[in-house]
Parts: sequence; structure tokens; C-alpha cells
Amino acid sequence: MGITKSEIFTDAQNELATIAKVIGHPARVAILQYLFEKNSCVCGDLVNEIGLAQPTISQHLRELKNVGLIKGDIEGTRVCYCIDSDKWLEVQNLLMHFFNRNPADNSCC
Amino acid sequence: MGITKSEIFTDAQNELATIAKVIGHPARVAILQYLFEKNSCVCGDLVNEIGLAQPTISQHLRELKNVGLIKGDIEGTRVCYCIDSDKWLEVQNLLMHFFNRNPADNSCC
DNA sequence: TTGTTATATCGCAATATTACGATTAATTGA
DNA sequence: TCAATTAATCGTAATATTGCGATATAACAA
Repeated sequence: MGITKSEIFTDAQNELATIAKVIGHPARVAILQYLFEKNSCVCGDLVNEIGLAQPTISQHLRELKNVGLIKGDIEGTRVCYCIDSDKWLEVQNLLMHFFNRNPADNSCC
Repeated sequence: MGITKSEIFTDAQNELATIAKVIGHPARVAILQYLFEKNSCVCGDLVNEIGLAQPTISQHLRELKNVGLIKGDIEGTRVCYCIDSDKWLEVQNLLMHFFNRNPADNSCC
């Protein structure tokens, strides 16, 4: 049905999935990378850098902002975006916990 | 249009996004967690453990298998699934590289 | 062979996502 | 004030995802 049954999963499972889902688009990966390189950027930069239309970039920025990975500051007619350090470290931690376990060697297959 | 313009992004960006997208569903997170706990499982286990129908679980298993995170071995009428260690470590590395950078403090906002 | 069990696949309905043109809103500069 | 600039929002089309009932497939057990 296109709708995820979030209610049958734990908060932790839903949280990890939500974060991963946002990172699950190359445009948003590219935006995060660009933000790290430049340490700040405006929507217009990204429209030039990435080959997507302005409304599309704006939409992706909103999704990144919704999960808290980036924040934006209005500067006149432009909006300055940057990584939210606190959230970034939180996500770093979340992913660490999930991925930093080593799979057993004695796997069945 | 619902279709991602993968061709305008780098291979690395697309790869990270593809992996993240697969992890971007709580059922698949739950499956991976269960696999780590039990070190092996069959589809039926998951149908009982998670509250989703068998065809739905099967579909999620296929997606995890498609990106290589898990593999399945046929054992009679059952299929034994487990984490693919090599791929897991590869993904671990990929995510490390992306997330293990610390955001600058002198952010604009 | 026949029934049982376990999983995959098909087909569908409901919803979500992606992308963008057109428009709006807000600020700056002349 | 008026035009220009920048970004958000609206509306929409195309496609993808999620979930499941029904069915198919495959292996085993009797």
C-alpha cells in the first residue's frame, strides 16, 4: 500500500530507518558532501553544482532539515544552509552502534 | 516523476544512497538486527517475529539480498538467511568514510 | 503418489517519492 | 516605488514503494 507499518517496530528501528531513508537519495548525499566541503552553502549554489531544478533542490533541503541534519539561516534573499553538528554526531553514533558489530564467521551460508 | 536522476551523480554517491535506501525501512532494520542476534534465520522466523505477512517479508529479504547485505542458502523447503560478512564490512567502511568527519564548529548558522 | 511445509512470485491497491513548471513571498538595490 | 534576486510552495505527472491475498514452486514425509 505504500505505507510503512511503523507502529509494529521499535522507536530505535524507526529512527534509524528514517535517517537512512533521508540519506537514501544521491542528491541528498551530494548536498551533505558539498556542505562539508564548503562548510556553508545557499540553495543557488546547489542548483549550479548539482544538475537539478531549484524546486527539487529546495525539496531535498527541506527533507534534510526535517530530520535535523542541516539547518538554514535567512540572509537577506538567500538562505544559508549548514550541517547541524549536534545532530550529525548523534547520527554518527546511531550508525556506529548499528554497523560496528562484526558479523560472525560461523555463518550458516 | 518518482524516478531518481542517478546519472548526474557520482558512483560513490549512488552507491551510498542505494545502501542507505535499503536500510531506510524499519522492517529491514529489524531483519538485520534479528540476523545478528540469531546468526541465521529463515523467512518463517521473521514472519513470527515481525508482524508482517510472509510475502512482505520475502520481498524485504530480496531487497537486502539484492544489495548483498545478506545471502540465503536453500535447506530443504526452507531458506537459511544470514549476513554477508564481506559486504557488511564494506558497508561499514563506506558509512565510516561518510559519517566519520566532524562538522566544523564555525558553522554559519 | 499425495499431502504438508516453506518460500517465492504475481497482481493489485494504496500511498510515497521524485522532479519540475508556475507562482508566490520576501528582501535588496536602484 | 519598482525591478531584480532568491528561495519556498503549489500543483501535477511519472514512477517507486509497501503490503498482502492468491497462487506457484520445490522439497520433504507418509
